[in-house]
Amino acid sequence: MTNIPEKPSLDGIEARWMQRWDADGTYRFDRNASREQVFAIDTPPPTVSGSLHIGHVFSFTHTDLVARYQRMAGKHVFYPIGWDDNGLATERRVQNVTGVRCDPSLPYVEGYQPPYRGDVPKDHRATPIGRANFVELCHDITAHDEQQFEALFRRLGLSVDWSLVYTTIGERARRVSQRAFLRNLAAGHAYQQDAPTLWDIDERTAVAQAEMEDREVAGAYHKIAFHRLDAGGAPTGEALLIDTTRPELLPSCVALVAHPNDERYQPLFGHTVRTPLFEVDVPVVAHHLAEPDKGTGIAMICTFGDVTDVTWWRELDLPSRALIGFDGRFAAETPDWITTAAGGEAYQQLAGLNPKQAQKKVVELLAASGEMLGEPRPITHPVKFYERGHRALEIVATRQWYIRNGGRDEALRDELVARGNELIWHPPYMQARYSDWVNGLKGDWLISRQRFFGVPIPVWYRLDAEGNPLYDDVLVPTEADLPVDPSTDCPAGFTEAQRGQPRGFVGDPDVMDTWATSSLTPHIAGDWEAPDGNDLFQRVFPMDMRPQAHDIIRTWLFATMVRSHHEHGGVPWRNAAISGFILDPDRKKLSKSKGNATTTPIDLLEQHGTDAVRYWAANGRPGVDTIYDEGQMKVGRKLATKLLNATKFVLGIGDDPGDAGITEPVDRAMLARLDTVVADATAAFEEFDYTRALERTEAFFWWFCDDYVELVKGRAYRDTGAADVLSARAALRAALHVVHRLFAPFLPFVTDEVWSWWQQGSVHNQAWPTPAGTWADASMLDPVSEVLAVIRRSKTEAKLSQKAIVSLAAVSGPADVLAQVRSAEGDLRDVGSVREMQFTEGTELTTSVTLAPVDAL
RNA sequence: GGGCGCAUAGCUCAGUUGGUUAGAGCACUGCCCUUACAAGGCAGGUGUCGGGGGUUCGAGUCCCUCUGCGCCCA
Repeated sequence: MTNIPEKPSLDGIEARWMQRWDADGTYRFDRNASREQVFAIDTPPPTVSGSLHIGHVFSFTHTDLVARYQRMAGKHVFYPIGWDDNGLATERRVQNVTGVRCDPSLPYVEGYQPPYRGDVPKDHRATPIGRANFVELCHDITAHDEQQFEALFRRLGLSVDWSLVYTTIGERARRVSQRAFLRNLAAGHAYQQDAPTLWDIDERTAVAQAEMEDREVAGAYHKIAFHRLDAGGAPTGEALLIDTTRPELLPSCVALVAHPNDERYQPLFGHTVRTPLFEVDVPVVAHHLAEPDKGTGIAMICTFGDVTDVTWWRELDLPSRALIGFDGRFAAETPDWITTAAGGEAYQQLAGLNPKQAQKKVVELLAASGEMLGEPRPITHPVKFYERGHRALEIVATRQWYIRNGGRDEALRDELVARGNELIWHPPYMQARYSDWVNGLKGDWLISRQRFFGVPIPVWYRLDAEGNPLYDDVLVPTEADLPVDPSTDCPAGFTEAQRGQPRGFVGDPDVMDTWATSSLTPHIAGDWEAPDGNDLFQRVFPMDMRPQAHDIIRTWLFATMVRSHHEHGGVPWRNAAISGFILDPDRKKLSKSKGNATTTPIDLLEQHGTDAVRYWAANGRPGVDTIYDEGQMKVGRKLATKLLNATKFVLGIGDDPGDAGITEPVDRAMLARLDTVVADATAAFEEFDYTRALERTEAFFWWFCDDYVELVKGRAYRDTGAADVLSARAALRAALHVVHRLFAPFLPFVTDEVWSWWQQGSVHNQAWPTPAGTWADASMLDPVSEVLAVIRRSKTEAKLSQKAIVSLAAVSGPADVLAQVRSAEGDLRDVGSVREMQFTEGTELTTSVTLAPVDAL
């Protein structure tokens, strides 16, 4: 024993050990390790524009538990971390904090300073700045946020190798993302297409299916009269009534649709009707997606009111009459399909309006013309929103880039579903989330975004003699030139002077979807196709573990599977470890917006101590939502304190017995029990069931303190130098040596603290314990504990101190059990202050205790 | 509307391929300042295993059904 504090304490141990681990490189990855020796973790990069919450503490602890186990079990753990800083979330934060907005038409201003750094006044109108300045500000703000994140994760004790930090906008991320895109393009996995696209009119960007969500919103059915026509195309004077929630799309109407089996409308199929107000003749068609019991059973198809319109438009081969532009407003010019004077006049009243204004206007006009029946009937219905958006998505026809994901190709879809079988899912049922999502895809993955702070799509287009882009003539950089910015870099064979000129070129103005970058985290972290030729990637890919929450299986996990499938023809990892959510005591998901997540992570760690918080987190099994429970943190705190005190006690009994033989049956039985704990904990960890590993270890440890230590402390204290004394001392230390290591993944701070009192190096670099296998049988411990419990109970019931003298303890039981109890007789007499023990054979174990008179001391 | 999960002590949860009398911690109560720890120790009570039905010698566990809750997707 070396330097045991007089009064051990948990205060301040985080700061001490954080610093020590950093200085000693305790968690440094060995780049020379071969693939078989490596355990590689593809850690989720948190969005730095958000804030860290208790859910991060929870799930990142889970990953760290596995990382620490694997490291002790002999693996070289590749445990990098990244910051997800690109994308719209960051742009918004920067806009909010600095009071600027990006206007790509403005030039770069050297040394630009934004009007504000926080505290932007409410009435401030955003200052337009150029793209390069805007991107610069984004970098600036995120760099600051990233420091805060790192500080918290260090405080949480994550055994991350902090020299491996990456960002999703950094040079490497841009290079890797662009390289992967170019390879997708060359292989035909990426393509561009002019097609109806989900469009957020506020952010003016396209949105992918995975980023879309349904929200129940208020709307209203409007009953509108279309005009029936006779064979000659003249109005018959009869009305055909339809119900619609979007009357403003009437000028974009291309057909009416009813179910093919709907007898009411069968006679109309193939005939033509005339739209009200705009007087456009449209066909009546049949499609099975029309719902006979919805409204009047016949609906108008517009380009494009919702995704069903897109399906109808595509499958029924209808014309495109889209009018809502990128700005979310109706086109200024009267479209050519509106040919009558009255129709044109009606349309001009909509020109330039947004959908809400247009709806009001159309309703007015319909009411005035008598072509709307009755009042609008309010309903609530699900409407598609961008998950970060505030207004319903429109569907706009635009040219966008896509990556094939099986949404339009059954064979690819089946391959991707099958890839799910190559992953080991923890827990297994989470695979269903993946399969269901892949099977439900409606289209390919739209990856281009009309935004600024992201990885540029690395292509240019040749311009024709009139200066129009030839989108089929894509100019690509060589991989060696990556990363490129097509808005400032030139394609090979051109000069900057030719930008935007006839027969010159133009850069693609778009950036990639943030998932198009973060789907490559194994490649970014592993330095895929490193320019300096290093082979790190070969040593870490495919990775061993992808930890993440279940809500992003459809995005992050799936997108990464897609990229790996295209690029490598395999899965990116072996295990997917899915963590649950944190719920408040009312079982509501903990979130800031609900106001039930008031405690910040750093408060928690300071209040309870990191080890205590980790203890709580470790009680959340993979995939299982867990109640936020400070009570559990208090239990964890108690455990850490107990470990300090028990260690101090054991190491303080006499001198280190060295290699003394562990000869006493009860000592050997204790170590046999510990062997089974080691075996169970190891098996549990191998299955990512850290909770079970903790439970087993913890149960042993409390038993060890309460019963075993109490049993043998009298013997261990004796200063005779006899074999039985040395046996106890050696067994106590042997157990401690194992227990410290078993707890190390869970309580990294206190375990390194106690380890340092008597051992060299960090406990976190020690070998995970293995069962010795030589201690025979633990079965004697149960009867011994039972006899001890009876002795204690009799004193408690007599309201006496545990020091009270027992004049006689009479034990009865089967011969073999009696023999087991007898083998610990001396220890039982010590701990129970038992003057005399008697043993008689009987059918089952019973103990009767006679207490000595209180004054018999 | 579809999929997945959950329901066991007042609370949070274990309970393995069906097998004695269903467990732990917290909380609560009582006792004990005992040569590590009073932020401690010792001991104690607590159950229609959500309801109903079925399979079985035997069901918390398997099947069906209903109810409630949560998440994901339409």
